[in-house]
Amino acid sequence: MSSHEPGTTDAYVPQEIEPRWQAAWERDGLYEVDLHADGGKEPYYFLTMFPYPSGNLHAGHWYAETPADAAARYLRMRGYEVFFPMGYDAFGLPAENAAIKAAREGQDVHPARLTRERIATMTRQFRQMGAMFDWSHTLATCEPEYYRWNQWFFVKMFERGLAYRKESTVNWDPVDQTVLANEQVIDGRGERSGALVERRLMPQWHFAITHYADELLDFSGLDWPERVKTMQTNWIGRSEGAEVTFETETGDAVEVFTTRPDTLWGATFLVLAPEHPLVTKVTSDAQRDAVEAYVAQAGAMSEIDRTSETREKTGTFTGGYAVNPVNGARIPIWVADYVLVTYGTGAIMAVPAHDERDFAFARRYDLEVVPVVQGDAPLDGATMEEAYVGDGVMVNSGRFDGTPTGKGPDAGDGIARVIAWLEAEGLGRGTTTYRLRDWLISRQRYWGTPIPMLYCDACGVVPEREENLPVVLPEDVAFMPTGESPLKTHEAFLHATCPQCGGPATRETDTMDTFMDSSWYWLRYLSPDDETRPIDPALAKRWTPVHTYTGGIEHAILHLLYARFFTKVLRDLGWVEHDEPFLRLRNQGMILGSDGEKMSKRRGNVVDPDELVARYGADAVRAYLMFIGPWDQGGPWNDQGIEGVVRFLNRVWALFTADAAPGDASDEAVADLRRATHAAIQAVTEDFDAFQFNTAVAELMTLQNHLSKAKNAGLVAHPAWAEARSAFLRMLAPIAPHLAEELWHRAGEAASVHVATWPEVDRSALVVDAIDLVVQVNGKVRGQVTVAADAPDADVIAAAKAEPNVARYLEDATVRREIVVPGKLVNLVVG
RNA sequence: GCCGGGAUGGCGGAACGGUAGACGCAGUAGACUCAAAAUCUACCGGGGCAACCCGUGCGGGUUCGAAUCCCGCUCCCGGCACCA
Repeated sequence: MSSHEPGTTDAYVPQEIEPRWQAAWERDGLYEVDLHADGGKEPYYFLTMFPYPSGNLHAGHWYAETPADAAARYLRMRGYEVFFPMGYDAFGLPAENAAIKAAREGQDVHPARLTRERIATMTRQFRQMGAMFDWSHTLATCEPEYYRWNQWFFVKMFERGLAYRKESTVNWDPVDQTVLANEQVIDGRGERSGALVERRLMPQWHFAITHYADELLDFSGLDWPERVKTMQTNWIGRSEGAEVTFETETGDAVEVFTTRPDTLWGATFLVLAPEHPLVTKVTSDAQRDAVEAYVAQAGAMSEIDRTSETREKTGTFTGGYAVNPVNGARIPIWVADYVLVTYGTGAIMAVPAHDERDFAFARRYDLEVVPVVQGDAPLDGATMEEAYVGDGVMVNSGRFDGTPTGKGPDAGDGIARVIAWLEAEGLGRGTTTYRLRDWLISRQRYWGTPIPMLYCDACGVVPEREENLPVVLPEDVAFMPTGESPLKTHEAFLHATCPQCGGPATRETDTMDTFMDSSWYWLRYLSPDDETRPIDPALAKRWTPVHTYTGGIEHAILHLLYARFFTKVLRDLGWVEHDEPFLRLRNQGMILGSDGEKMSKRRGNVVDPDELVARYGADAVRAYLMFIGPWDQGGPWNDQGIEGVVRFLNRVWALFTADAAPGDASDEAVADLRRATHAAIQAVTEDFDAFQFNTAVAELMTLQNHLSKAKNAGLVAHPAWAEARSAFLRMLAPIAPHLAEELWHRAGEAASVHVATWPEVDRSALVVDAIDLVVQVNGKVRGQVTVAADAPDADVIAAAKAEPNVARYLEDATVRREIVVPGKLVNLVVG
């Protein structure tokens, strides 16, 4: 204790160092980038996902932001002009829910006030990170200066048909009192509330993301984790096949979608989704009661009941029949809820012999099974026990008998041949279907961007005029304890003038999904105060696409897919020239409580970064979060783990501040020092390039150990010591920016370490005269020899054989092979 | 069910096909101290006196040599899931 008293001795006191340097950096505008100026450096946009202003920064924010900051700092030292902004995704339910809760309790909390307070708090906390955020370019999406451009884009999209209103069955979250996009429904429950989602038919605004489905499947040129690309690809769910028209006996055409047109001859019944428009028409009088009951029952079920209830398939015969167009067979029409109205055409041809679901259904209801694809052995429709879904040769298929099935020329291309024939005969056509649905953008909530549309009795649905934007979200609202949007009863907001005819009109009270806000915010960071346009095209051209984007994997589908879609829309509207928003994507994992569980107040395993910073300093928290393990894996917090990092920082401090007696520096000792220094530079550089922060910190620890020995050996007066110190501090700078800065200045440097250049590897320092080689006999290590680095193989082998322990194994044996791996080992194969 | 990712000491984790366990935590012993903390030094996968043997989820294979490549499994995590 006594030896650590501040003031009496010179100890490492982060609580003193960190605020001092934070103030100095801010005073000097060290991290502010002049986006217009061409300083001769290559622009580099490094972006990390902006947070929702929840009130306080938690450990997860630190885990997301500080390694990203280190990577951004590294790139800056590598000579790029790095723009690293931060802002707030400030619309959203939690603030509004807090207001509703307060209203129930008779208190007055407004989401706007609450959000602005929270932003102020979090900005203060962000500054304690010592990150190089450029606070001269920030934004909060809840401000009219930002969301007016959401509205502006909405109108542009409306004009192009990319935003449209349609009545559709939607996911209604009864707790949050709003509809949700498909992407926000997890296992039938609302992503936020966890409430069972209900299905409702409502008129809703949509964005036509499906127009871009194929383009969104193309990730070429993107350095993104395979995992994210796969998830998006699965989500879009492209599926190639054919639409075939069946005619019913009532004279109606039923379109079905199939990926297996080569099995058309085996279609023994049709199945319509309960919501299919033709259900009523094809149903016979005899079956009407049963069908109506079934449809009603299916309609009453929630999505989760309908999909996960059982594996058992249910359905009802409609009494109607259709004709199989390829062979004239009369086949029954059924209605069953395993067919989804939202996918394909909402109707299928059932080929029980070659589809597992159809097979199960056919067996349950005793429907005909006709095999039309033969694999290794003939199939018997009456006795087969499971569907044959593999490839084979078409049988029972008229002119196509003998055609190999499957896709691609190698497989015989049966599918393509059947499609060509269907098209020629006018029976169907090749087509592609997607799982992806259009983006449902309407939310029945207050705290979001008002959708800038009006309803006029005379003109219908009309967009607000550009000059009237923004449609300001009124702040003088009363929150309902029910959660109903206060916009619905706000007279001044509701009653407006029709932009077209000047007559009375009613405003749309729905607001936009907050994912709209995050679909273009990085472009607004470039010119957040521009009142004339959403994006500055010159700045966008210079700085975007974003070079590196970091954030949580939980946004793999939602935010990242919407952002890609919106970028393509912006391109088509002429605002950007590129197709993709983010060139390189890296995801961090989740930081867990020390019990390995997700941090939560309920579990009591939350670590509070403010407390940690107060106790250990921001640098220690940063370094520990980087050291804990691979960034993309995340992992549990460990209270003892951070102590190890604190010890490391203390040793670094002592290494460069405590005096040491200079002594004789042998050539060998100097060479060792330089080798350790440059080996570390090489390793740390590679680690930063690969986002491997944990091994970068470990390398610095190793170098610190080396330097500590060199110092004790009296090398401090040698130039190699100054070289090592300089390199060490520059490599420490991205990780522990305050400590590095302090020691850098104490070492006599005038400028900030954060504008220093990254150290270069001197390859000559890595060269060694003598190397230790491992000697193996039959692949097992039996000894070590030291040889000259440039020794020819013959000498190396001779030395290996001479090693006493190796020689023992060679006595009664013949050496059959001699393998020399330069610089690594010798393996003698005997037998 | 399908598609990803993973499994390495007591713990977090390292390891271009080339000495498995870097770095750190915990632990053991020692130095300093009246003592403790802090700090420093050494040891630290298992077995064995030793030579050596065993060891990267399991079973095979390729290779002079496999944590790493291939085949077949088990378990864990994530995504999708009656998608025709």
